[in-house]
Amino acid sequence: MFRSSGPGIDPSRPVYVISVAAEIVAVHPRTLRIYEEAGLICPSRTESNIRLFSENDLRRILWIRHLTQDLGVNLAGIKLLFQLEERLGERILERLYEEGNKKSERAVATAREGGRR
Amino acid sequence: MFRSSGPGIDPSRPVYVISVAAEIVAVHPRTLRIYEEAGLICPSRTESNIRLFSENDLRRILWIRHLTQDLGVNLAGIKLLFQLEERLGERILERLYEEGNKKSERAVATAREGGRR
DNA sequence: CACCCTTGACAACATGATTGATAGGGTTCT
DNA sequence: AGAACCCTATCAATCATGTTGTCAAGGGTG
Repeated sequence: MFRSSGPGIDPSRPVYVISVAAEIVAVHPRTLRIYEEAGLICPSRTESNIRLFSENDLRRILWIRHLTQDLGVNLAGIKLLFQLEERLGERILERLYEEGNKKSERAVATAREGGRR
Repeated sequence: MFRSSGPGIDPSRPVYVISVAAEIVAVHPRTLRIYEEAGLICPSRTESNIRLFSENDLRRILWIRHLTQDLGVNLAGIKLLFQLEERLGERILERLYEEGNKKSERAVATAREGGRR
């Protein structure tokens, strides 16, 4: 999954600074900070307190985006879904992921190459 | 559960017309119709097309109310939760029900007796 | 007939999501 | 050092949503 670009690529490795991450997922940096405040994402931080997003973080963001933009779900609702996901061992939202991820995967793939506007 | 009031009481039996149901759960009738339009509830209908709500319907409404008012979840988010509930056999939200139902049960019990304003 | 139900439309009001700008200060790179 | 980015925090504009409220036109029932 997530079309790993080659050997040595760790999807959990924090690499993208907020402006880059925001550009990739086509969202305002402000929005990403709001997601973090809401407890929906938790990007790594450098020693100097700078956010670094991983590929997994980007996937999570695109999943949030799918829920809010396409399905109209609230941030509070997403938080509840994520809590369910935690308590039930990640296997609840898989079917929904199947619906949402083809989209997300395509979005990440295209955004990573041609996303600079 | 739901403190059945005696023998011969079927919680799935449609008995309350919309004005009564709305009064019991302390919500505007308009809101109940909106919930139905959103696919969150599905009250029975008489032959002459009049909505009749059961005790189970009231519980569902109070559960919706808990999610929207206390947790701030969207109707779209609630719909998604209910879809999850269906696909996963009713045992997902049980823990959340435990949190919400003490409240709901108390609300129904008190509203059914002293709820007339 | 009076009263409650139906659908449908319109509006008011508050809240939330998103983007945007700004200010003051730190970090990174050339 | 200076430019460009990051941080937090705040204020505002915009748009959508949730809820309540009302009105209209019609049907069911005591």
